[in-house]
Amino acid sequence: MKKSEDTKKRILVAAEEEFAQKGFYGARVDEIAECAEVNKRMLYAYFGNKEELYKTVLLNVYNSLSLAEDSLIENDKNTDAATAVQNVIGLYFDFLKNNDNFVRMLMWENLNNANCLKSAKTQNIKKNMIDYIEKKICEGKIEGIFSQNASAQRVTTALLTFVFSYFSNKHTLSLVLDKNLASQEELNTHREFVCDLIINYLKN
Amino acid sequence: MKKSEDTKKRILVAAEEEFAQKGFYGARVDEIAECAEVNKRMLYAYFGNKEELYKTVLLNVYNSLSLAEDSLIENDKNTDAATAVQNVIGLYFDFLKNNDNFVRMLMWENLNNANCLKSAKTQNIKKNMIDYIEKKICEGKIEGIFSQNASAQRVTTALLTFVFSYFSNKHTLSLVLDKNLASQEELNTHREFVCDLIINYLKN
DNA sequence: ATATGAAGTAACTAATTAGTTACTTATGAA
DNA sequence: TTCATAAGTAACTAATTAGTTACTTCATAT
Repeated sequence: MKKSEDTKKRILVAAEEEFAQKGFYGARVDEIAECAEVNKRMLYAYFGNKEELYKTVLLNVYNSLSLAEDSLIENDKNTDAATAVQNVIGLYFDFLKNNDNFVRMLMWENLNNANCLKSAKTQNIKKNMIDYIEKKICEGKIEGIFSQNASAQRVTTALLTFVFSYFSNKHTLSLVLDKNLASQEELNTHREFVCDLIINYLKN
Repeated sequence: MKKSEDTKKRILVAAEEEFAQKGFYGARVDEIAECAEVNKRMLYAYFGNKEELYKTVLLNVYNSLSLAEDSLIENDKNTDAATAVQNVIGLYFDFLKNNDNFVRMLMWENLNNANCLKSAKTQNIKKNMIDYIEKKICEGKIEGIFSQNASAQRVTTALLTFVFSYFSNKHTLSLVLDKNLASQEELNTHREFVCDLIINYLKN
């Protein structure tokens, strides 16, 4: 690997950590440079300014989920509808559990009214997954295991919010419920619960 | 009202707006002072420093939900279990829809690992509502309309996350789903969907 | 070997920010 | 009226921050 590539990568790794932890306003360019063991000058040389660096990090993080989604879509082409839906839920649980930075970056972005995502023209970023869920629900209806009334859009919204919110709210919720939501046990319970709710809804 | 009380109130109103919009790091003390039409000196005289002001705002905002919860608990003492659960869902929908600052402050707090809430010893802040839901589910089981397997903790988590996440993720989700989740129509649909899911779960 | 452009360094600037200080004005009880 | 205290002001400080500049070192193709 060229040395400059290595430097860029170190900057991106450090920046992801810093931005995920502290957000755009809280993040310090000097801190990123120090963590990356890179001179601040290089950071500006490669990424222009703080905002461009932030956008790059956000898109990278977002893209890593897209890759996982596409891989599941490819693998589950011939899986039956009910299992496929459960696998999607499982994918999000696993991904969000292992990618705290993703959860946090998306929260910052929501607080920023999705401005960076908007300006990055990523409108179609989730299209593959949405189409896939729609297709699987359609298959389930034809097989006769899903209700004809089931709405793909409802299920997609539910999937995304029910799983994401568990992770994004784990700190305040753990406090309020006096339970550690990050524990494997609680996580498994919630996963099953969400699966049951959604499959129940689909089967009516 | 004493003039100082009026000044304090103006500071709190301006601070809530500023902190909700920009978070602790992004918020500017000078901006708060200007919006409140108050000299910065007074802000420090009354609230000590930026962090103390932030905590005060957070607790105020949090407390406004508690008041709404307590009022519903009082009113629905004798309401049947199923309606009572639906009313709780409705309460959260209405409250969050009308209190964007609450949603945002809680998101900032989650990103801050709930540190302010922790230090503020608000562990019992949701106890009334949790106990109430537990009681209503218990009543439902006795009446025979709810399944004996239904878990109050599951329902409470679901209530809090399913409704909150709709609002906290509305910006990125609207983009991804290419729908305006803030519209009254989408809101009603999601409310009904959440009600159905939860009541279905309770009735098994 | 060496010339050239890319990679890297350290010290700087200009702007912004939380928090302070020394001072003035209003209020209300004796 | 007067005097003590509470409320308010404007200008300041010290620290921090994003971004820049003028310079040096390194790698490599010829």
